[in-house]
Amino acid sequence: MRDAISALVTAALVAAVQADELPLAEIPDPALERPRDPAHGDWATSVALRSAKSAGMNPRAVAEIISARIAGHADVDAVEIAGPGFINIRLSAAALQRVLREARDAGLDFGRSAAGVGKRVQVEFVSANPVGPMHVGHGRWAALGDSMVRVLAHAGWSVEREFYVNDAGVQMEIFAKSVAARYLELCGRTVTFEPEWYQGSYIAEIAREIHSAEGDVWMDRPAAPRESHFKETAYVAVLEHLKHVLHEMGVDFDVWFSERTLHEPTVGGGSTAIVRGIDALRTAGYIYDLDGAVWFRSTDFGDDKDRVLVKADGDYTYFAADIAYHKNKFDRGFDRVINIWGADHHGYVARMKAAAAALGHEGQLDVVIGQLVNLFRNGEAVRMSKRTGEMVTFEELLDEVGADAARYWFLRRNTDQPVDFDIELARTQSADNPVFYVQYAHARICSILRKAAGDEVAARYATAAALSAEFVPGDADLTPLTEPVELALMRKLSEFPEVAEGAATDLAPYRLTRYAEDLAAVFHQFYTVCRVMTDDPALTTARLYAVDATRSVLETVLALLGVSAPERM
RNA sequence: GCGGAUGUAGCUCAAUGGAUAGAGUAUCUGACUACGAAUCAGAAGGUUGCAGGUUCGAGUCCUGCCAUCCGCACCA
Repeated sequence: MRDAISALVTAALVAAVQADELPLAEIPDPALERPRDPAHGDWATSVALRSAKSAGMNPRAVAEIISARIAGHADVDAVEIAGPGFINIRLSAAALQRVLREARDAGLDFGRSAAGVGKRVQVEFVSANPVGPMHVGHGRWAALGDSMVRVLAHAGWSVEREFYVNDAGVQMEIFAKSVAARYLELCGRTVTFEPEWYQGSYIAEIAREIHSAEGDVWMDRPAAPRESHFKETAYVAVLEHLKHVLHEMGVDFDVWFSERTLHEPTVGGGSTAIVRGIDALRTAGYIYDLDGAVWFRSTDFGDDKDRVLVKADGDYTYFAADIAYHKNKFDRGFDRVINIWGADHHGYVARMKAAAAALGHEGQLDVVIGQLVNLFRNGEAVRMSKRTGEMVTFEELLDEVGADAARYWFLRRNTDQPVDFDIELARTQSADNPVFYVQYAHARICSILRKAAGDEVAARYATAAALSAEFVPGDADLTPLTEPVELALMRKLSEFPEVAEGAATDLAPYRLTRYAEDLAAVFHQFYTVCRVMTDDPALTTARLYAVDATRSVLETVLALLGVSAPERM
């Protein structure tokens, strides 16, 4: 619909210039926008304001000329000139009815766009260290990343979800020592716990599992093989646990990428990915040696300071591995790579982008910084779990509020805003809880459809979508839909493609939550004012059509959010 | 000290450089004898942290302050 109206304005401009009414050297872009105030119509353009100077005319006079050529078109109900020279266009009922038909015909494909067609994007998110449970911030990034993938796929991108497993490095060694210490305690030994070792109760749980499965056999073995064995056993257990919790959330990754593979030589005694990564930067001319260390000149790409890749003692930094990892990503042929990181890593963004640029992929790496999550219960800040006395884990939160509420609340805020998550509020099933407000609208619609079809008919279909596909005729006459609330409903439905597209370009799924709440609100208003089942068969059919299109769009939005669309609640 | 984010109604948050800055919530007043009241209608609520600047137009862009949060390793 946007394209149609945009073309209309452009045609008016061209005609006015050709008729010598407007002295313009070139035709400006109409740049249609949605007026903030619905009273100003469906679409507005400031093209008269922008071209007044070059035309040497009063903006309102320019607007008069353009609007005179738009008025009277079948899609246009009214054209008004407002303020300093805005042109406000109100769509006709016929135009809105046409969009309604598009929405229902498209079903779950409504709002698909071609922005990413033919292009591959990888989204890497969560990537929690496999040495313990996920915290609630990881839950937010899981919801965000998964929804972002869905939104990008809707915009035509070919998308992969990836989890980077930090299974190398010192935190794994500390993890192994911590588990081994708890194991030795179970064997009756007294162990002095080093301050840097992990204290969490999950460490003892893992040790208990190993002890009950394997007994005391490791007690008198040398520390090195014992810790090595415990590292592998415990790490696999944690990783499986992470996968399990994420699956409960509805998030399943396509690729679990092991950091270790970056440190291992290729078959036949070749180099490691890390060495190849540094070599690539060296070839490009961004590597130098200083004070016994190997440096990456990241300041060439706007970083604050150059970064060390190989320390004076010969060890590689974490950043060196990350460069190898990102080189690997681009070598896999992705046109675009998106990382979702916690806010505590934002200082890392500049050097990572510098590395991507130095590898020849400037502008192909996006880093989304997710702010943290503050937990509340009835307005009181919550930090510690009652059960364990430690930080509340994501798994505990998920168990308590369920995947739908968790995802919805995590997605509701812009990523650069911290989320205040009230556990009790997320659990309540009332209007205070927006996820239930939206789901209720969907359930209410399904109830109407069942009622209209009759119980016997409804019982023959597994879903409301299947029922309405048979029961509500696709060629229904929509001209009876002319009430203000009906027009408002159709207007809101017509906005969906722009919202979906904007969410993809700006990597901002939170906009979909706002849209979902708006659409649910307009539907409830419609429901209050307009009875669906009336004595007039033509009106009833048209309204059922509108109701079913609303159901379909709600289902689509919720699917993009990764939240279920229940037919009964 | 340097860098980043944030600052909008009592509270939680919206607002591609556009018009009288919007929702929800809390407060107050109303609406079920037919499709789900888990709903709807109405009232009230603002110097967009402060001061300049850019322009037809600034919550939005620029500069300088103030406040809050987070980073600032040859850690991972």
